[in-house]
Amino acid sequence: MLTFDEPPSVQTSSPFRTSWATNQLNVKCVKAEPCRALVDTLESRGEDEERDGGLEDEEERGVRRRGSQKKKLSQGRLDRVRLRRIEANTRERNRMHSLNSALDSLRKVVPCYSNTQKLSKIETLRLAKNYIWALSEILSTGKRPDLLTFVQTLCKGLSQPTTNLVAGCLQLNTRSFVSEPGGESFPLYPAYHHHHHDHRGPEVVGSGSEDRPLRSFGSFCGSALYDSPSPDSPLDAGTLSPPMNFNGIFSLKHEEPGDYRSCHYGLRYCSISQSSSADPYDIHLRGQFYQVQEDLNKPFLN
DNA sequence: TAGGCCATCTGGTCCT
DNA sequence: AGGACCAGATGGCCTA
Repeated sequence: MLTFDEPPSVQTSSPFRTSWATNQLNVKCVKAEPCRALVDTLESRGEDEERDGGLEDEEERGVRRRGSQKKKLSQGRLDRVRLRRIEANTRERNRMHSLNSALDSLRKVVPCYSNTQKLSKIETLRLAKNYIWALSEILSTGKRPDLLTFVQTLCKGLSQPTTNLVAGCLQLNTRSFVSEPGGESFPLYPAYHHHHHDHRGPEVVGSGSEDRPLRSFGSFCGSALYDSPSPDSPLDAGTLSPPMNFNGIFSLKHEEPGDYRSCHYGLRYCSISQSSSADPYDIHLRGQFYQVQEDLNKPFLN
């Protein structure tokens, strides 16, 4: 009688392990004894109702009169309760799938997108928040930050793997700009690491960083963006809104020679032609996929 | 093996 | 009444 639901399509391309099949096994086990607690609850709640004549089965009425503390529901009511629970589960599942789809969409429009190294949900939200903050800062000041500052803003509060992924996306060698005078390098990585480990992603840039002493992110961020309120405190506290200035520069092009010479950021994005060979994680920036954004951005480009 | 992340089920609450 | 939303619980998979 119990049937498996259709596997959700959103999971089929996920680099995360697909747990649908295994979860369905659990679901099957649960469904074998569906909504027991709910049934019990309703049985208790329905006591008065049943007493008023709602009981359909005389045999069950007899059981109750014999002194059973466990109030029984009629089979029909029981079936309805179970059916409602199953339907609610399906709705909840679909709701979560749509939420995940929205998160997938968000992953594709944050500055770094990888088909193979998928950002976790929390990292996606953090990166999106930082990105909005960075763009707002550009709009507010009308100035373009250097790429380092931009990346540092994006990486605020992110885990090390995500930070390195973003740095890799933007063709930044973290060793080249996060280094001690003595030559020892540190990962581009905030103090967040001290209390949060994310072991999922491979490190794109830098190696062996786990064993190195970690500096507070702010200690090597002397930029204007980091002198300004961080993306974390004011926004999280809900006391400030990101600055908005629609007359500001919306898209900036990095003109200095270097690995990221052709890299655009803002609402135009890198098309890192040389990255594919060097990047084992199929990392790319997203601009080429979003003509609509390109069109929206045109007024700001000239 | 521990920790991170995930999907799913579940019951409570709020809203229509 | 029923649906949407939410948070807790549970268990599986993966990686260091």
